[in-house]
Amino acid sequence: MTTKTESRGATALPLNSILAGDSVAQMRKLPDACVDLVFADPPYNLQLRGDLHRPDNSRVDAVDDDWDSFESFRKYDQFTRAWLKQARRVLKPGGAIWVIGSYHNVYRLGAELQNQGFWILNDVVWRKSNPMPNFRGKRLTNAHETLIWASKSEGAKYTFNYEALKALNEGVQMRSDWVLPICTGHERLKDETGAKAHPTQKPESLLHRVLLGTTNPGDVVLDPFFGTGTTGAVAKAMGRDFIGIEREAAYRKAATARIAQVRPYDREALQVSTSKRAEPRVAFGVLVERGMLRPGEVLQSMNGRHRAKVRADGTLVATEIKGSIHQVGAQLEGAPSCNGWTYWHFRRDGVSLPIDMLRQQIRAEMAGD
Amino acid sequence: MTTKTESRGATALPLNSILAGDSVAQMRKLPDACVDLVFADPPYNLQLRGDLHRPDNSRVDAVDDDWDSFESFRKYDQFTRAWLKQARRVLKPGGAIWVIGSYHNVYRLGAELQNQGFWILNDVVWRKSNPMPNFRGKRLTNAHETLIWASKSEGAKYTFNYEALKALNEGVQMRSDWVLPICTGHERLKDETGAKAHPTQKPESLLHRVLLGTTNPGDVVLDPFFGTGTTGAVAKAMGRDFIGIEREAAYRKAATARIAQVRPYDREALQVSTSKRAEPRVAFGVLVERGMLRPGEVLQSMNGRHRAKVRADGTLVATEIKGSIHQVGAQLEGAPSCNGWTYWHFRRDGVSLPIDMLRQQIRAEMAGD
DNA sequence: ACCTATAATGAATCCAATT
DNA sequence: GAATTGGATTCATTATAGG
Repeated sequence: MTTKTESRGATALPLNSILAGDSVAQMRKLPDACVDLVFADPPYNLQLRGDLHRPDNSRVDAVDDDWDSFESFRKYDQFTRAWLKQARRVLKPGGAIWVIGSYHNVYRLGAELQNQGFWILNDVVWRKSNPMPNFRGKRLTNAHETLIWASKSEGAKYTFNYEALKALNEGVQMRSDWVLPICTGHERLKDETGAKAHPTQKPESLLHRVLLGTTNPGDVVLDPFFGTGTTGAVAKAMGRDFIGIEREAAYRKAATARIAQVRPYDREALQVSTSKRAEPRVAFGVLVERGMLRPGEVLQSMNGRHRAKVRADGTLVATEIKGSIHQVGAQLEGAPSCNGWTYWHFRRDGVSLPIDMLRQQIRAEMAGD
Repeated sequence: MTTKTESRGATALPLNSILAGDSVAQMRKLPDACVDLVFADPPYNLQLRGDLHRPDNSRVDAVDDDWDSFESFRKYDQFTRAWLKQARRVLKPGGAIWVIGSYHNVYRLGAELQNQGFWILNDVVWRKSNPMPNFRGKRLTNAHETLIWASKSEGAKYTFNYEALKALNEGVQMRSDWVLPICTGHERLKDETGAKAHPTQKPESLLHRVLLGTTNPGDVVLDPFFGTGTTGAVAKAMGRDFIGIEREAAYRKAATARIAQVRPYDREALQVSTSKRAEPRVAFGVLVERGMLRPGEVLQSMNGRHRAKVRADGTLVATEIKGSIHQVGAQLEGAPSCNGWTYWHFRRDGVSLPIDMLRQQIRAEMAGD
């Protein structure tokens, strides 16, 4: 793993490295507004009592590590307040945070996020396709965990690769519930004895979706509870820089070895579908200017119910109604708004096509310049 | 709708009626420990501060112009604290609460539940099969809402019809993610103008699952934010009693008319699958007393690896080990526990059968009495 | 090599009645 | 009330062993 540093004013960022020590103390050393995304998987504060056995009498390997144990909700809240405060400070104004938790801790996390001025954009449910059952039949199978995605403050900018997630979701808008398997098999890191290296390793698929949807290549991702480095591994593969913080030497060692083996994807593979909004604006009139549509040519509505004539200035006219492609479409449909680019169709060689095709043609030419 | 009242000490409960007024004020009039379940769908539009009341029931003044989110959260928390405190007071020690919310308010709700000593049993994700898309493509489709199920305190008893929910889920343990459509079509109440009568009417399927899983027929269900009465309608159909509280006269009117039309299910239809735990206990010694097994008879373990002899007092002996059918089985297997009823087998006519068959025979005789 | 049976395991706030 | 005892309870997936 090559440790890249980057100058930000007087301070160099420890990019693509794992800082040893306490999350709050290490974040304090980072400058203000230096990271694009925080991904945090803090201790869940499970409050387990006795042993639990499966019906076949085998014992469940519980998360009973010291780092997960807190005296009280009050102590847990203090801890949460402290690390979230630093996380917010190091976040760029247009940055965002993801936190993950279960019902044991996520309500504390969410409330404190809001208290500090973070603005929740979505909560996301990770629906586990293969959760551990409830062996005693006393409750529902705890089959999900919750992620909260929040911007730094209300109204702040944030990165959202809408089209990329839509493409990942087979062309349908990505929803707030994600079905993903838990981390098992080859992906699950083992220690020398063959036991799991970390009790709560997250699946890479989860981080892949988070980073694809809410960061861009070259962004800096901070994970203050790095563990065995799932965030770092996926960030490296996806051409993002990471900063990890981890207290336990054993986890740091496992993470370092793991990340060293990651081969970044090709740059080409990292090109994602970009939102139409980010693409250069094209005036309808340009289509007329360029001769793609003739003044006087008649367009048909998508549903075939309405017709309008193109005018030389790039407006449409339909009987009494005149205006932009959007205005005329909206008025004819009695709708508050209308996307004229997909609403209006023209004919070529007997085929009806949306005028958006002509816009795409212009954009392709622009990109070729 | 017939209003049934029930005496509890000096106070009669206003069963199957809708109390007009503020939730906190109306709950104050109810006695301690009088309801089995609270189902609460509190308002979460943080901007509608007109809905918010201080613990002393005074109205919170709206500050429309310079709306400060932090201040608003504080007021929402006060409101939450006040109604949850009353809800907890009126709950029986073995009762439970369900609250439902979205990311706007559910983190406040969950944290306050924990602060007041409620003990979260599960959180449940209502995964909407037909959510409203995110039209502007700026976030993920908000395709779920969250319910929290909590007992009155840590270690408290609670009702959970495990087998009934498992049956509802085609024989596999019910999970914490429930896929249900939103409330539309015939089920959606309309006002005189044809507009929806309530902005956030919940589907009856959701309440059906909640009441089936966590109440019994005859239980009292309190809904302090009754709205158009989904809780009451499903409670009536399912043979549960309800108490509704609602401030808005229009909602009360719609709910009253709706519930009047509900026909309760047959008593037979309300019988749900029960677990073995509910069946009467049978001592192993009874099998010996009744001559179903002879003292001195040898039993074999399920796996054929161990043998033990029945003694006249209903204990087993295997070489050095003596004790109950469970104790001897556990010791021989080196297991923390063992169900002797399914572990030990006896032979009749050359066939090996579990001794549990003899227990079932006795239970059948008991039922026949 | 390929198929089948058995074993292992995962962020878990996992019992209730009787003595 | 603490300690004891009866006895009820699991799903999806991967890894390993056996044939």
